[in-house]
Amino acid sequence: MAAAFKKCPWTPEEDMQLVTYIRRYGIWNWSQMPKHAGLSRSGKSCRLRWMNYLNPEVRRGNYTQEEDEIIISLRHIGVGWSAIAARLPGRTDNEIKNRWHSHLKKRIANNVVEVTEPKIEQIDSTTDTLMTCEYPNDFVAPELPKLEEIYEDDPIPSYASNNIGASSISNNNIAPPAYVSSADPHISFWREPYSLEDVYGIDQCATYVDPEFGMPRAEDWFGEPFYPYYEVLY
DNA sequence: AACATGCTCAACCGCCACAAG
DNA sequence: GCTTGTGGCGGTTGAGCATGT
Repeated sequence: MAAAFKKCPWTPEEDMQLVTYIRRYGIWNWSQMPKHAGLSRSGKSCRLRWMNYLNPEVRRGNYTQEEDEIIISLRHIGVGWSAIAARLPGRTDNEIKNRWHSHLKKRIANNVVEVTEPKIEQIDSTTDTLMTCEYPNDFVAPELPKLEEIYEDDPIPSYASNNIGASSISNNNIAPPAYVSSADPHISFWREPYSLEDVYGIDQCATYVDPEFGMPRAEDWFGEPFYPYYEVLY
């Protein structure tokens, strides 16, 4: 029998749990994360909530005229929402989609805005210069760095083979280690299902509580600055 | 004031691509 | 090559709010 997940607006408490978990552990497996974070939500729901709302990188509202023009021009030639979002830092595909349906589509229908052919900037790898070109004929989307490159001097990629259910570890996923080393008290956390109660119940953690955030700061817990993937990638 | 209508946007759903076993 | 699990994408829905009548 499939697990019954909540299907309703997220509460501040749920947001807090998700943010706290991601802040401490990063993103390693969306489908497993809610279970470990103590959330009665599907992985998809958690992913969507983070990507579209909780991620500190997300900018909300206050669209500039330039952003609107980019959306209109790219949409005009059939570029997907996610591709448009990649062109607009801080904007999500969902938000752009909403922007389109609620504002821009009507403005175009009423001839309020003029649809222009998009100009795309890219680096010419042969000359290492910034070029402007037409979309989509000669546009090549820049590739994100691979996780192995980001964590070149970091042990995280070796965690990829684990036994806690993260069977699909792709480019942007970070898996926790399967083993627990007594020499490394930090990673013993991976073994336990995560919940706020568990965290508050740990005596040594009590001294680490961030008075502003209300939870232990990851850098305190790990003893060094903590950089979640989204701060490393972008 | 009460109701109808329109608008916004968070959230869900279904489908697809991809990787691993 | 098939199955399964996961993440991502685009379409759609519906609650809450704003505005109009």
